Amino acid sequence: MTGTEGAEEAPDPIRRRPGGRAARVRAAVLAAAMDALAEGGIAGFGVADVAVRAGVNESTVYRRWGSREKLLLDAMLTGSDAGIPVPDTGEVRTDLAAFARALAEYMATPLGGAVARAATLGSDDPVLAESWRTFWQSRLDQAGAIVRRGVERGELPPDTDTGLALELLCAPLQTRALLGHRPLEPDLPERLADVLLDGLRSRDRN
Amino acid sequence: MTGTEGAEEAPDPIRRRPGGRAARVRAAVLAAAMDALAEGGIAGFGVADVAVRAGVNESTVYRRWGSREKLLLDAMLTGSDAGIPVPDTGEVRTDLAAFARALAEYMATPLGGAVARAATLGSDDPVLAESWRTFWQSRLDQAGAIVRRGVERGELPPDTDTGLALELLCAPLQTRALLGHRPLEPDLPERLADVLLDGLRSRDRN
DNA sequence: ATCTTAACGCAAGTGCCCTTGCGTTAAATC
DNA sequence: GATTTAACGCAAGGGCACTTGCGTTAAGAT
Repeated sequence: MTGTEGAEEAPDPIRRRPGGRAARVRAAVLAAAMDALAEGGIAGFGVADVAVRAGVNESTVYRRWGSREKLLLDAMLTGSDAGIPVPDTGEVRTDLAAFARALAEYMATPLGGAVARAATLGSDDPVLAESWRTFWQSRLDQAGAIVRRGVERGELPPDTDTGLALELLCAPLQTRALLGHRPLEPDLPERLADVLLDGLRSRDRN
Repeated sequence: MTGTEGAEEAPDPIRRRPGGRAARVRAAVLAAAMDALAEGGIAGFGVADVAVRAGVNESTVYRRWGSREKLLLDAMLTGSDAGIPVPDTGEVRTDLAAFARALAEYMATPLGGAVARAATLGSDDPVLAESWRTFWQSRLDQAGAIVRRGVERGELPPDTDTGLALELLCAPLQTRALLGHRPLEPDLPERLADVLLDGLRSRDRN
């Protein structure tokens, strides 16, 4: 139902036009989307508004992206690549605490909150969910360097689960931002790093 | 702008009618909302649909609850009070693992996922956010018995932060369900309990 | 320079969330 | 039983996400 006159599904079914106006429109819309997110977060994020900001018709946005959620995803993938800096202080504890602190500050911004909220919305559609999975995996791999360096230095056992460790560190910060759980105390990042490394039972410090 | 002829803001400004039809309508709508959530989760949750299920006009729902999110909140507060059973096995580790397992299973159901998603939506409005805060606090207090019993038995230090401990246990499960992060492995609850108690460094078991 | 057509602008329309005015029902009071 | 009025049903409408058909623009190939 896709091919019309033979085997033409592998390389390029139809002639695309990646240069000129198309690229200009795409860049303008994504930039406008990031601006709108940075201003009002996800609450006031509307396709019509983004289209006006980009100087583009609303139908164009829907034809290229398909839905509000897909536009959100693409904007995140394109404009939020910088992400959170991964510290390298030479010690696992300080690295984890610094990363957690940076994450907490980022989640407090309209843009940071929008990332998490957009991801929750995208978990309905299986295709979007898969894209978000790779998005999170990419970020997890970056921050995973903290744990991997800790293992190399002998600070952590060799069989340490990198993903699980970072999940335990980041998940509380994300849920607080998402659910409005409770305010993010300034010392929370350090306390999370402490419990993560030593567990609840050994409370020698503090 | 609320009072019309004096000081009548403290006890009861106007004569309410808690009996009869009003209570019947309220119960019918909330029950219909829970049914709709259990079937399709938050995705297909519509006010018009709930109104039809309850045999009530749509405008009635909006006059009593105000918005889709407020209706969601009230339905959760009323119908999801049962919550997750808090185990009492006599040991902290097994209690934490069992509770985490029950939470993971609940979050996998349409209703469980709807609770978390409804809470993320409600974090925009300050009034709703406060209601959700008390909702989570109530659940946290219930589960906090696990940690408190552990402290009493001497399994945990006296200065253990109950809230932080449960947050570290539950947050990863919630983010996985909310963000579609990655599938919930069956052994995840136990591993979370292990790391939470002993930390990443002491990996004697496993 | 000319042709082909992907991509865009315009306009009309659907569905859902939400609001509002008006008449009606029925709960609470007398 | 008669009266008052809170709460409901009905109907019309605005706003936003999303779709679609049609004519126009301009990128890429000849």
